[in-house]
Amino acid sequence: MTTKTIETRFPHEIIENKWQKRWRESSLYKVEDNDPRPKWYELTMYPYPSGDLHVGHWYAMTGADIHARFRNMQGYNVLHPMGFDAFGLNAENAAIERGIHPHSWTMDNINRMRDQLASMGPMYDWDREVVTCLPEYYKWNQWFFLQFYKNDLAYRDFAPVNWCPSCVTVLANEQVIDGACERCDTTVTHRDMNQWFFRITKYAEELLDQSKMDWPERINTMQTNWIGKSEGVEFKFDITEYGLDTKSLVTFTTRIDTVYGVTFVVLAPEHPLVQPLTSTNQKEAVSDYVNKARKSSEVERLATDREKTGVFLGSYCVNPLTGDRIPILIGDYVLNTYGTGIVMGVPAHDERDFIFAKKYDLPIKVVVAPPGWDGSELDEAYLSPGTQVNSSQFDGLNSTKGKQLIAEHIESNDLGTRTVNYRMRDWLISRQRYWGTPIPMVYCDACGVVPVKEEDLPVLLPEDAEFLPTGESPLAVHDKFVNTRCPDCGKPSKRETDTMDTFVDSSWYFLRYASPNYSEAAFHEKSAELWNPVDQYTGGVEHAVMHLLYSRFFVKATRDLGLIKYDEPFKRLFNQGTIIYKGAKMSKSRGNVIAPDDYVNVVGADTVRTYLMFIGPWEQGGEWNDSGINGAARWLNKVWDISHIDPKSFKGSPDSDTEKDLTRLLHKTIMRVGEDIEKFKYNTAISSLMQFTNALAEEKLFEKINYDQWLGLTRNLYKMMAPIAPHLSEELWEKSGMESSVHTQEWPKYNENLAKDDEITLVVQVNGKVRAKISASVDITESDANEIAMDDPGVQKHTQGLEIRKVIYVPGKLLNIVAN
RNA sequence: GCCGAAGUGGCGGAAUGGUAGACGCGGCGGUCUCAAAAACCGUUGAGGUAACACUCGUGCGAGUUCGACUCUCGCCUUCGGCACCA
Repeated sequence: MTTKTIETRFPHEIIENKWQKRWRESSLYKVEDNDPRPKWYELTMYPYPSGDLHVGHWYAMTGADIHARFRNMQGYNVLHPMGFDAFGLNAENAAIERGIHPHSWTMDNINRMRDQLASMGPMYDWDREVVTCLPEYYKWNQWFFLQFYKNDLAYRDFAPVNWCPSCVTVLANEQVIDGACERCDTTVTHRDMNQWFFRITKYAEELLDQSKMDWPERINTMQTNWIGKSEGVEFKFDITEYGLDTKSLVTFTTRIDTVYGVTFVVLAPEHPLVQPLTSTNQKEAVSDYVNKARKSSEVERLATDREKTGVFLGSYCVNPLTGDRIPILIGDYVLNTYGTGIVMGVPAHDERDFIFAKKYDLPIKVVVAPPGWDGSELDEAYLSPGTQVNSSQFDGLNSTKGKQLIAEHIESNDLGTRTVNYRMRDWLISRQRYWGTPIPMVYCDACGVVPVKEEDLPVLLPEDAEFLPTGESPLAVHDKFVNTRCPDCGKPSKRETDTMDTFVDSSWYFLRYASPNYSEAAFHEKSAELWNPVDQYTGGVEHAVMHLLYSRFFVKATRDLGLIKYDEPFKRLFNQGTIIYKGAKMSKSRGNVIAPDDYVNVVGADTVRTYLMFIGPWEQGGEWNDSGINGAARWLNKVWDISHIDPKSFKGSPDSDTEKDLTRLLHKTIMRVGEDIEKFKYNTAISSLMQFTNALAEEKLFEKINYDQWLGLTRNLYKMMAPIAPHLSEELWEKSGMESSVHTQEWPKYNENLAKDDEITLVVQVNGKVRAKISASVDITESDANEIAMDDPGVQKHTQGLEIRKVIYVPGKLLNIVAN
């Protein structure tokens, strides 16, 4: 803490301990499946047990807890669980650095974090906790894997992976930031390895359908971009003259309308046809180029501002539509992993091809004419639609129409097919790491690749592995683990030694919460059906295309296995913002972490919760400010103070105006706070509660109302505060003579008539400028308003000598006199 | 380069066509105190005035409207995301 923090006047530590104990003893937050109330599943993304919880976690967890508590008070049977995303590379690295076993490192962290989370006073039912590194959980990862394998959704393939030469390990895609290792910033290279994949691309089309969920637009956009659908044509160029097995070069294009303008064809340097198509005198140049391309890093290759280079192979293909002989080149701007790895070059109508053609002096042939084109050379590629020219029988057509007719022509002459391409790749789940779920497969010399039998699950992760990074999975050198018997023939065979990506764990944990201790299956069918799908999911935006996309895939695949009936895991999604400190996101390495414990000790959990939610709109995040927390502390202090006014001070005969005013404010507050919490606008909800408190704290208010009225007002205040400040509101609820928990109370209802003002301030404008504010009855008529306004000296001053053209009246609000 | 979000007092923010700056932080002045802290009261966009009045003011420039922080168009800046995907 850098600046002075004020103290609370209520014994927060005693109150927190007292109520956390009582809630635990009375099982207040126990969630039962069997409950007549409608269900509500409120989920927040579970944390990685990295060690210490910081206020960033509190920010995410408090906001979710408030919403869950609010739904509970609205009469829902709420499931708001918590667990730990416990597998992962950090544990392994910590183990290497400190000589602690990943298991004990992780479990110690979980124990500490569970206490820190509990100090927030959340409504978690800890009996439903999920810890993904335990065999009881990861057994079902293996089970899902086997189901996917059986249904052709899991397969093994030889594929390039990201490799960090410094960490001596494979990295997940998400751990590669701008081509460099997330941990050590070393440039990532590639290796080709046998890997396991989940066939997420099978669901590409369905994943594009976002109509069954209510998610933020930007997340939807990010997913759509990630999937990257593009419709086009695979078009074949003839290479029969070289007498190879392959008779044609298949290119993919979205601009088949430009096919008459092809002046060259470019292969990716890694393409298998490069070698057979290289002529003798180009061999050296080509192999030099290929070697150079192989060595350059991913970042270098993908940099858009990079000069486009290429080499002529010395061979040609034939465009079957024109009979033109077209030079074949290789260029590293062509990606082997997208489309067919071969691109047709149309310099007149593609920016990259234009630059490439200029550089290598290739012809530029216009086939889609810009409006008013005079046949002269183009200064740059023309990308928009236009009129087909130099396109044989399609000349004169609009290119949009041309695209369609040329595609049909190509298909009917067997020169190509219309296809759809996706940028999204299948999900590579193999990791050459120790701290993850073993992939339950066995390699048998006689039977080949054989799945472990379901009844033999889990394949346990051995505790005594040597997990120093060697580039191979640590399990590979663990003889007892590796050597097994073939599930089919019983002969000695070897286990798969890679482990699963930890995103597998988080792709179905929301199903596990429904029946976390069920040992017969991944989830109890009835419980899972009761609670899922998640009604409201909250979490950071950083998971937009990984976790959120994988989970959607998992649910669709599980549905197709016949295990669940719905299509989407998370009906609604809300992204909270990030708490920053000293201008940056909190992180251990930056040394700008705020530990909630320090503040909890001084001002209490409720104050920290309130402050965090008051900083600004939850979705925006904001900067932690030490002095800002004073505002939250002062508010709760004030609530505490007014709750301790001696009941004997209240007068028996109330003042009816005061009563009316307070009743009106109460109903307005109920309305605002409820609407705001519903929409996660916690900052304005707290603001309304502060205003209400300020009205109740007005000097000598007790002389104007009686004690019953006072209790009615304050008890409603406690109920509305309960989701935000659960301990203090509970304590004051009890002190006000109420039994049971404030958290099981019904959310107060407001009466619209009682919330209405009967006196308003009529704003009088002359030509749009405020010239008078007149207090008036809410139902003042236009003519009365007009009359009063015209009598006002301030208004008269500004209308003097002018002709009144028009008067605009907004009932109960405003009168604007237009004069000139 | 493309897409998206945002730009309001000293600061966090409120108000999505009708009183700009709610609520809070910080500051200033006061009460209490031996003194301080806390608390309480007052004040706090800029200019202007003895005080009012009045003028200006929501990134910049136009526009629509009786009236614009809010809608439209064009810029600028910041932050995110994507980025040779053929």
